[in-house]
Amino acid sequence: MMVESATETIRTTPSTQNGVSSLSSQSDSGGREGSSNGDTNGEISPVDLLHLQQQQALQAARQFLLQQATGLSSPSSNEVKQTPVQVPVSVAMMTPQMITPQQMQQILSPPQLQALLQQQQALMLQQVSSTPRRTSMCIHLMHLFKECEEGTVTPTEGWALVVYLAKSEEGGETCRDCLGPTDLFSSLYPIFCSSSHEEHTGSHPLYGHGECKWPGCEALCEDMGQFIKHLNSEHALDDRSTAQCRVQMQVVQQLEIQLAKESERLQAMMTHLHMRPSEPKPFNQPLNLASSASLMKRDTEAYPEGLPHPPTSAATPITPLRQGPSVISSSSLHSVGPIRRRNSDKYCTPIASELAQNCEFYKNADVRPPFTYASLIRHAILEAPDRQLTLNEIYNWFTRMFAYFRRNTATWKNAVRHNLSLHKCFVRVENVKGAVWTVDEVEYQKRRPPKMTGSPTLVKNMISGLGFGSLNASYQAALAESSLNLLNSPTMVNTSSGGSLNMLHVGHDDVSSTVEQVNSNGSCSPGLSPQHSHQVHVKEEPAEMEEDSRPVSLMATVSQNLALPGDEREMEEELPAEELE
DNA sequence: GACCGAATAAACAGGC
DNA sequence: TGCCTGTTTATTCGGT
Repeated sequence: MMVESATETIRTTPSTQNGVSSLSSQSDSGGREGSSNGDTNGEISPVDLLHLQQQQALQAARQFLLQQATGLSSPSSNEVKQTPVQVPVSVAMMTPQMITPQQMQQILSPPQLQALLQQQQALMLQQVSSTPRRTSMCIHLMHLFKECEEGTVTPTEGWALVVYLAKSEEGGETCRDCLGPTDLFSSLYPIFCSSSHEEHTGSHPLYGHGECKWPGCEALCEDMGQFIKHLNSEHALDDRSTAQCRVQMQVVQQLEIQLAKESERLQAMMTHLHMRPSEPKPFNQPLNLASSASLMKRDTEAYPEGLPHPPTSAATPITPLRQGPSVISSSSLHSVGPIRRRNSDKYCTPIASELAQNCEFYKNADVRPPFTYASLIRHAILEAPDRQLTLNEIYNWFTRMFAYFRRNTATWKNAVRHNLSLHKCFVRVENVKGAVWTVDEVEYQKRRPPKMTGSPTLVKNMISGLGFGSLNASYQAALAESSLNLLNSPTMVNTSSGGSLNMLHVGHDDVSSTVEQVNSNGSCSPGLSPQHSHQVHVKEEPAEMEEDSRPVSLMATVSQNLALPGDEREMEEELPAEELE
């Protein structure tokens, strides 16, 4: 980073140790026109100059921020006093080596930047106005302005030079025809600093659709250059702009207050709707904006009178995800036509518990369940008394359990058939009453995605989904509970089924799956019954039959027929075997 | 950008 | 003939 370079320069270049004063004297003694290209700096290179001045600017900024954060304000910045700007302490605590002008812009709001600039200006003004010579400075700045417009000087460099010039020009002559320092800085700062953002993004938050987005402006600007000129001329740092900025700040504050109120209301609503005394939810966590918005949208759109409550986990997502299993996107509401969606979070969804808790919801609300077809089919089959269903029974389960699947039947039925055929975890069995479909759990586990325990990315995402990087305690509890379940399970160390169940997971889905079976209601814990298998069609494994070509499919199918106590079998199915590998 | 999993669409075949 | 079931392929999309 430039700041780092600047710091390094200061540390390693003795000639720059004197800082501004030494530079000023050199600048004063040389020609003014060449300041920006450094031909008057003697042993100090322009780069050093830039770095040093940027460093100084940042020092001043940091000082300002510290003052802001600690409630102090510079004695020389009355305006800042009048309009105390809240600066994050985290920002204020940054060392100069940690923050760059670009970062400053990203971190600080426009009012904060303005306040910061005002203090800088006050300091500059104090310095510059104390001397009678300003002509050369004006020339320099105008030259710099031109260079910046022409692109020969980057905004960052430009701003550093502005700072440098303001501090170094102590011997110039007064130029009544020139702009005062404040005006100059007002004009130059947006170019040198604000445009540094544009430099990277090619856009400006105050410019869009060919017009200025400054509140109440809407001036037409053909291109960015014109807009920049307009911005500098019409929205320079003056009383009017400052006042508008304050108004905007208040607007934002009002919105934030409103958001807080609505969030609180939402929280109360969901608490009221979902927190059953007998069913404490340990997974409370702050809602993110997206989920809140989705929930609010759903609350207002998908719940006509008489409809059941929304899913419990919508209010209390069990897994910290970008989109919780029950955080239903707007597109899933009354969606018409094919809507592709990737339910990546499904893997963290305890489908059984989710369905058990929100059964009525899904039955009545036209909401697409946040599960894959495969997981739904599997659940349907496992829910069946014999753990086997005909295709038509699967259809019926879908339509019975989900209002969403009572329409577009051709689409989702095709998808069901497609999934049954595609996934080797679904085994077609010729039964006396026709063909039925069963689940090969081993294959199902196989086809599961990368495990959370082994996927730093997933873990990272989950953690990041919590907001500030702290692993949600509730989720830890869930993990702990899951682990406990696993550890307490007598089948944890028992890789039965002919040892084929070595594909155990403690992945996201498995956490849920473990809970899933524990939480399953009666219908979700079907007893085992002998399969009346006359003919088993084991699907040919695709090329991925790979080296691990144990006949697990048959084994698993057979293992399903083993008469195990229901609960234990449930546990066994969900055991994360990979942890044992 | 490659890769992968999932969803979707569609073609096709066989059976009833 | 039409529908259902089952298989397969292709495409698209989203996430990693």
